[in-house]
Amino acid sequence: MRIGELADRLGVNPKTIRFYEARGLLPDPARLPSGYRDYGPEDESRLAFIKTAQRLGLSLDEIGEILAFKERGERPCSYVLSVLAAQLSDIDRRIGELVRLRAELVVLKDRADQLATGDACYCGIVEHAGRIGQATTR
Amino acid sequence: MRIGELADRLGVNPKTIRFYEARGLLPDPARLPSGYRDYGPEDESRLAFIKTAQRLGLSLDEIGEILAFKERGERPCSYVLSVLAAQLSDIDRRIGELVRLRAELVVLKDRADQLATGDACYCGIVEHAGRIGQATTR
DNA sequence: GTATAGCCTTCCCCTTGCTGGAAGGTCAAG
DNA sequence: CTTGACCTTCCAGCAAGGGGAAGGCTATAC
Repeated sequence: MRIGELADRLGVNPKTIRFYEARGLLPDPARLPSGYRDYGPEDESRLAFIKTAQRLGLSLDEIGEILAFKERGERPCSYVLSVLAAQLSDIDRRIGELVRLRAELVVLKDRADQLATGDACYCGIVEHAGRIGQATTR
Repeated sequence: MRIGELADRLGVNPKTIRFYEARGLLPDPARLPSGYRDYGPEDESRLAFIKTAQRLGLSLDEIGEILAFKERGERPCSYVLSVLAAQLSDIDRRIGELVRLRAELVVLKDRADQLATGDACYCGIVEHAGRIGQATTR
């Protein structure tokens, strides 16, 4: 199948497929006489694998590592487990950050709704936030 | 004060200050005879404003909009409020996504810990996730 | 007087994960 | 024969800066 069909099947942009190829995540595909890329089922499953891993939060570099394990005939599962564990703690950190930020935004919005609009500043809403949120983690 | 001192005071990289200048967020500063940038207190408060707004999740483009209001002598607060409201719903969406992803990762990890290691695949952990998580939002 | 260290300047390239466009080739239908 | 939908390559760019080169300024130490 040609690149457009593969892209449609998996809901990605054809450009993305070429990009993965350039990054070494997909092998150089066979070519039709016209020069068009020609993909088979194993390309489809490899691409699906990449997309699933990405949805789990793995970077393309990490996915490349995992695929390289396969090329060497090794099982990457312990590597994957360590990556997933790192993912998990990173996600917990990000959720915590977002929850803190959310609370701060709610305070700002409530305050802004009853704010006297008289003082000369860029914007009292944001400027006041500086005083509230000094201790917040970056 | 020179760029390094301004950067130290606000805990940013001097490169970041030059970058904001190139983006038009900070005005072209005065220069010392040596050609070094020379900043005053109003630059410091403007930079602090940018950093606070950024911590609230605003993009540099949005911050630029807000600063442009000020240049026109208008009060940006209603614009800021709409941006903050959008931020809030975006944050809720992202928190929901992360919580779902977290649950999925926990399932994968638990399953992987007791997984028989006999089947021929890139990695049973990730491949199994494809079957679990089909309905998950991108 | 000079060396050396620590600033500063501009410049361009690197990152992540793509996306868009330009300029051109291929192929089937009307 | 032309139109339109594909495809090819390469170049350029987004956010939000970071890294480092090559060179200029200046204060302090010797």
